[in-house]
Amino acid sequence: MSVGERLPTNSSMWSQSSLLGKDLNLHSMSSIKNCKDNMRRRFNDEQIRSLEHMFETEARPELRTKQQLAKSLGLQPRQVAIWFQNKRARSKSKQLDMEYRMLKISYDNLGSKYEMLKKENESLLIQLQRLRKLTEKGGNEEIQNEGNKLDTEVIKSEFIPETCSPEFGLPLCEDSREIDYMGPESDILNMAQIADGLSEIENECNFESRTFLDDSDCRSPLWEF
DNA sequence: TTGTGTTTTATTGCCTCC
DNA sequence: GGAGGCAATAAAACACAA
Repeated sequence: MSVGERLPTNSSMWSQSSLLGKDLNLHSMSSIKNCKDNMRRRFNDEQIRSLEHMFETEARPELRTKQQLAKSLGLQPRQVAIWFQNKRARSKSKQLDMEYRMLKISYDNLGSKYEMLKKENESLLIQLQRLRKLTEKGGNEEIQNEGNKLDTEVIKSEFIPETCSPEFGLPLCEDSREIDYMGPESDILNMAQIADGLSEIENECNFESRTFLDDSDCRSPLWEF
């Protein structure tokens, strides 16, 4: 039997149990203890459908509405009030669960984005070092050749346009293609600026991600989810 | 059939609002 | 001070694997 399928509720049980809560005051518990153990029945599909439908339009219905609904479903007003209370609790916990999932997905995405940027930064730094060495040795022709070679390497590498974002202080890749070409030396300058920027970002990211992970510490119940 | 985990209904205690 | 909301919890009903 699936969750949706319920055994039919014996409604006469409830009509017999009219002593259960004459009003909606959930705390007036006279005579409840005497019969609570043999009175509990799950609501039938029709009752659940109506309650769900009402909940969709109004999660906190007024007293009169609950009373009318109870009458039409053959339930005690108190049962309807309790059902709405429990439903709100379930709904809230579902909502929290969903929010957690969304946050986790976006955190994971951010993590992989950071790893990509980190790798890209490393490769750019290596290239920068090579170029610096070459400029120390001098030789415009050599720089020119190396510059062309590096252009090709950068294109070949795992450089993904979306990873270059202004939010990280980087020019968008398409824009960078439009920058006036100032010769190999300006290329080196640009790359140096980019690399320096990325190093700063890396330092910040290392710090932030560390503190984030430290806070969560992987022992939080949320992480065991 | 039975043990175990999950869902649903109900209770209790505390809090806030009027 | 009463009414009603919420969080925590109990307990019945149910699902399901072994």
